[in-house]
Order: sequence, then C-alpha cells, then structure tokens
Amino acid sequence: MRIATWNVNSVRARTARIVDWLERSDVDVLAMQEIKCKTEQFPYEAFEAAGYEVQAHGHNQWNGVAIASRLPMTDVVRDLPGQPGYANTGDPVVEARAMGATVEGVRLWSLYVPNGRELEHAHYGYKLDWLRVLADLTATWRGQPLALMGDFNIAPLDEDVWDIAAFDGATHVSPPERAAFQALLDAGLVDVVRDRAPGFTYWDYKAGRWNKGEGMRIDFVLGTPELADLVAKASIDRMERSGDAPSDHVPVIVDLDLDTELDDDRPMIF
DNA sequence: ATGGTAGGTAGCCTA
Repeated sequence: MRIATWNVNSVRARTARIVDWLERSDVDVLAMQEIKCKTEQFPYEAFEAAGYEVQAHGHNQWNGVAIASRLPMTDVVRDLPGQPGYANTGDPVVEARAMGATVEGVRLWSLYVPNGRELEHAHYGYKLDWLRVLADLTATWRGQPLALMGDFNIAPLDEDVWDIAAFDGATHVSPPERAAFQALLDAGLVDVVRDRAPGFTYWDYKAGRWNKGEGMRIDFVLGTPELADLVAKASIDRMERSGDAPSDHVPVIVDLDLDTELDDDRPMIF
C-alpha cells in the first residue's frame, strides 16, 4: 500500500493536478492539508472519477484536511480529541486541522499543525498547546500500526532549512517547537522518511525560494514501531514544486509492505 | 536589491 501526505494549498485551485498526480503515482491513500474549503465544497467528483473516496473536513477558506483513498476507509474521525481552539479575538474555535481514518488495518492521521506566525504571537502558544495535545494522544495510540502524516510546520534540524542564520528569531526552528516535535518521537514515533529520502518538502512562493533552492523540511510521516516495521520505501516528489501553478509543498510518499503479517486480533485504539 | 507570491475573497487575512 502506497500512502502519501501533501499540503495542497487549496484543493480547488489545483484539483486536476492533484488527481493526475494520484493516478500517475499509483498512490492508494493521500492525506491532504490546507484544502482551503468547506467540507461540502470539496471537489469530490474529480477524485471519485479516478476511483478515490474522499473524507474531507473544512470549516471555511482556511486550513482544512482530507483523506482520499482507493481502499476502504473506516472509523473516520474529525478533530483530535481535546484539540485546542484558536481565535484572534473572542472565543477560541476548534479549527479543521486533523482527521483520522483506518485503511487496511493501518491508522492514519492527516494533520495540519498551526503555523505559529511569530514567537510573540498568541498563535505560537496555540501551536505548542496543539502539539502537546497531539503528543499526549500519541502515547495512548501506541501498540498499533499508526502514522501521523502532515505539515508539522517545524524544521527539527538545522539542515532542514536552507540557511539557519536566516531563521534567527523565527518560528519553525525555535527550541520550544523542536522540543514539541521531539516529544512526539519520545512518545514512541519514528520519522520513517528521513533516512530514506533527503531534502526539503516546502519552498515559499515568495522571494523565488524554489528557483534558489531555498526550502524547508516541514512535512513528515511519523509512525509507531508497528508502522515502521511495514515501511519498504519512502520518497519526496520534489518535482511537484515545478510546473504550472504548484502548491508550495510537495508530496511525501511511503510504501508499506502489508504482506508483513498484522495481528488482526489486536483491537484498534482511537 | 533590505524585497518578493499565492489563494480565497471582496477588505484584507493567512502562509
């Protein structure tokens, strides 16, 4: 089974490009982030015509996640249990940043971690709170094949940005953010892509970052040991950053060898 | 060069 994650930066702005990529890449399950539309606005028909069922979760023009699969999805869950909310003013609102589904006995989450904006911004504290909840949940999800897939908006290592000196005082590389990412690993997850596929996953539209090769590695697939045991291969499709109207992120792909025997008697934990 | 671009939306917000 081939699974992938991709911050598509508006599913409606590049529907054909995404569906074409899915078919061409022989992907079974795609976790999308930043669909930038309401659940009911998702372009379901184009995906269904290509043989993919879609479960989407979007409240408005911001954020939004979805999972497209050509294998049956079960136990679809929207939002993290206990997911913190955010609002610039007024009461916090739980944003559409997480959804889970089970495919072929593998629990998958599509996650869009808050950006953080600036170190002094309330959004930054929100980001850290969000990651704390995710780490606490991760501890309860252990013992099953599970992958957290998405845009984590954190560059864990200095080499994950084009020039660490350019990030002095910036989000995505600050020690608290990196500690929050490490907490996910400490909770039992493994980055199943890093040792198999080097390179960046995101290049800002601004300042010609793509043309200058100035990217960031902020999209990840983090798996439990049970998931990691199934991984045969991983890759980053960096050429998806080129061409006509690309997303600023590219797909991250993981191949799972499901011939490896799974313990079907083990109960799934949500 | 002290900055850019892109999407959703209809005035700006977000990244």
